[in-house]
Amino acid sequence: MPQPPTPTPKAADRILNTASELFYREGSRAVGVDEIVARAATTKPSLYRAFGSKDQLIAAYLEAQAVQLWSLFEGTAGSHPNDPRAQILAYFDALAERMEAPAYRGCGLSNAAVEYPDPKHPGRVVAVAHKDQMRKRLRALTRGMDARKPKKLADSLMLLMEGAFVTRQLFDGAGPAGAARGAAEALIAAHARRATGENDDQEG
Amino acid sequence: MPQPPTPTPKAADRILNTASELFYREGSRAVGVDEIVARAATTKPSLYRAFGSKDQLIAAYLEAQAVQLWSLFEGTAGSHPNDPRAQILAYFDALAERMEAPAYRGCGLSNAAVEYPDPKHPGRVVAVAHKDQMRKRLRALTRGMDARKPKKLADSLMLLMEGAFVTRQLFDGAGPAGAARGAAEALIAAHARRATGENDDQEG
DNA sequence: TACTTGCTACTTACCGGTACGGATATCACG
DNA sequence: CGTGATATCCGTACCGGTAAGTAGCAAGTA
Repeated sequence: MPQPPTPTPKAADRILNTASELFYREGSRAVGVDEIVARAATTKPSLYRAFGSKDQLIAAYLEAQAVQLWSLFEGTAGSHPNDPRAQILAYFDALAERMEAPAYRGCGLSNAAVEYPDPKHPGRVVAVAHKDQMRKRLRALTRGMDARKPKKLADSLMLLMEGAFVTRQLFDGAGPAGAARGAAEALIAAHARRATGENDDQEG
Repeated sequence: MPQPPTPTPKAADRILNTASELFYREGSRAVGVDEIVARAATTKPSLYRAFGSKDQLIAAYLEAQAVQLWSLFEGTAGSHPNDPRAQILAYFDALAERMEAPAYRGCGLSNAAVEYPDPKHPGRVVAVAHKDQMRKRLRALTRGMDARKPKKLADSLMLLMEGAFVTRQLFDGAGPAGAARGAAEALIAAHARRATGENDDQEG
């Protein structure tokens, strides 16, 4: 098994894996590079050679989180071709399943955005880019349904998702996050059959 | 709030005010005690005499945030006596108004919970206590309406709130948070007139 | 005097980041 | 085939800066 473009040594992978676990569990701000390299059974120079800085390591971790989340989304969507409503609900189900894990601590990207308000922070850049992409994706899906206000519906669904991410770390057990899927269904239904009395969507 | 046990001098107030502003803006983990006392024009011993530790100062800041948020809630509710639906929507409106502030960075309590996953952290204790209270309060309100599944409705509304808190720091402008009030209306309507086909509420 | 409130100066520990030196693998070439 | 130069990783030891927290003293007040 050759690796022509990227040699991908071993230490760098161990660092990223270890850092990802620690960052997600304790928050990237709370873990130091010393702990990372210690648990990865390596040393700091390896970390800085491979990632340049701690901030860039955080960005790499978040990038991995994004592709992982994205493949989950596309995977669930693939099970329901040409059925945007089912695709969205399947994603809610997939998220709900993930949230059952005892160590679940929300969305690493949202958490990072909370941890780093500075718009120039590499980690935040990755996080907002992904959230923006997700918003667009949801809009595309709601446009594919018979929703009267697709943008508003997409944003509402996004609120439910993010709300579930946060509340899942605030309450023991499922908490309010358990209501996400049902609320999503209700909102989709409300937008599909008859809106609450407003006119069509046209706002940005 | 009298202060027989704690005299509450001047420096302590300056410290709490300065710390609150910095904690909210940059995240409590990002600001050090040195910066706080410097901006408050005082020194560290005053901070530690008044609050004991940085963590307890964080807790004090969050406690203040909680009472502030709570008075906002009760204030808006007072404008619509005996009308739970209007009370809830008025609170959504009040939150939306707050979110227009350019420096708005979500709910300090939710943010703190994200920053400190350790359940024993004083700040987190305050945060989860407040969120739990809020959940109960919402349930009381939805029970006062003709909602078919008051608990689910309350949890759904909480998801919208928390989602708005987070997304407001993820997107420029209003972002998805702008859809919160409309979604709340739709959910209340869905629960009031006819549910989506499910039976009554009875789950915890 | 007794007490509260503030300040100067310090300690300990850890933070992110780096200079430098050692090991191994690859490859050109005699 | 053997030898040496080069490039690639990786580790030891260390840096300056800053984190939270404290000892001890000066000054105002009753």
